[in-house]
Amino acid sequence: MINLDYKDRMPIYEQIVREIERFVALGVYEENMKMPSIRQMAIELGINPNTVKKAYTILENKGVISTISTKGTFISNNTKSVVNDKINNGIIEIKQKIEELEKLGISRKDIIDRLK
Amino acid sequence: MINLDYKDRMPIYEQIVREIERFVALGVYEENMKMPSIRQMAIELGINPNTVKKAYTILENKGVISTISTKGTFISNNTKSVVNDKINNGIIEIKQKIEELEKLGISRKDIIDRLK
Amino acid sequence: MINLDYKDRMPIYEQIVREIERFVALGVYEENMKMPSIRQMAIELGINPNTVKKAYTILENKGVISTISTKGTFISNNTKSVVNDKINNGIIEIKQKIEELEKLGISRKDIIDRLK
Amino acid sequence: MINLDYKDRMPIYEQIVREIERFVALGVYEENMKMPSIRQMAIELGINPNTVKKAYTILENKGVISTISTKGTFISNNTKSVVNDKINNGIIEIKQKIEELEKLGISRKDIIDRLK
DNA sequence: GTGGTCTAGACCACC
DNA sequence: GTGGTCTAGACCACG
Repeated sequence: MINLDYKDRMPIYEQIVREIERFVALGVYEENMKMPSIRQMAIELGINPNTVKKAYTILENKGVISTISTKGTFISNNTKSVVNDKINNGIIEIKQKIEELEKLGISRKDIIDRLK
Repeated sequence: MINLDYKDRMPIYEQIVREIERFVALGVYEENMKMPSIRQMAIELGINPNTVKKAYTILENKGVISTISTKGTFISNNTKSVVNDKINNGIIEIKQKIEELEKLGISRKDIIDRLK
Repeated sequence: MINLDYKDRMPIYEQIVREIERFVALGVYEENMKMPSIRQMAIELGINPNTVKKAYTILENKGVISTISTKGTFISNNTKSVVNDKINNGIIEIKQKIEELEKLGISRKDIIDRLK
Repeated sequence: MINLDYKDRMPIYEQIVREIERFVALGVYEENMKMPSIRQMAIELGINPNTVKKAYTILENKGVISTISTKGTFISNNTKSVVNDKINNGIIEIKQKIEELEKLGISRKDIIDRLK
């Protein structure tokens, strides 16, 4: 399910973080769902368990997942705010892109027209 | 003129490439203009000549500049197509971003409204 | 395996590029094969790792090899088209040579007779 | 008349040597013909007189031209052997090219067929 | 002075 | 251990 791009400058662990965040935002991973174990996901992705471990640690710090020792790892409950954050960040990124293009001599109106 | 950010994940040489491409697109660097020499730019930016050389090599491969040994480095004549390419690529990237956001449950129309 | 000629006007890194392209064309290096690491090849050839790196970068730009950071460098899958390209280019170069010789007053037929 | 390629790895002075040799071989420059002065050719080609000087020195060593002080520079009389040398060298170069292509898995017969 | 090449060696993130 | 980046500095040919 998770797709890795080894040519990307983004490290593998960060790609995993982003993918899982995306799945959570999309509702593919639902609240309180049990995540695959570190070993299991490492095998599925064909990578080193340390890499998965690093991704899980970051996700836990972000509050996206929470680990209950001896029980496993689960998706947290605060999903809705995660979605809104992602949308807002996405809008901001697009606005930055538009500003870059405006510097190249194309008007904001022309850009938006070409997006419809 | 060129601003470097050492904390950025983007390597120095690529930052230089982007900046020069931007200057060409903006018309700051005009066609056939002589570029600063490798050593000169290295001194101005406070970096190693090899790093500038790497940026220049990439720009030459891209057709943005043209290097004549013992003469110097010059902006190529293809500038206009370069600008158009950058604009088109920018539009495509924005469209991809929009598609990602749509998957999060916000409509294209709502996204575009928030861009104006 | 790779032979370097320091007296040649062709730089070391380009000699490496040509040799590897030749090995790929000859099938000595098969598709998806792992290449020697940058450091390893540098030691074998008695040269600096940066020089090997430069050769590898050029080969990657040409699509001959594919580099995956922290994993290694591998021969790409496009080998057959690479071989055909090399043959076609070689034929074209020879035709140009023949045209040059024709201008010196020798007929195409005579030239070809002397090639058999 | 003489065409210079600043991107070529071959130095300018050597390009001049080759061009003049070619013109001699082709009969464009006839025996005993007076060559343009160093200054004059330097101006025509838009290059440094030292570069022309270097080319003339090499040509004189090769016996292609001869300088008579206070008179000027003239094409030598041994042109025919020059032509034959160039043809023979050309044939040898083509044979080497063919051998390279044979290593790529195409037969000599197939190569020659594609030259006709 | 210019670009072209190469060396030696360092530090980094990732795995 | 692997590739990625960068520095410092050297030597060269050319013009």
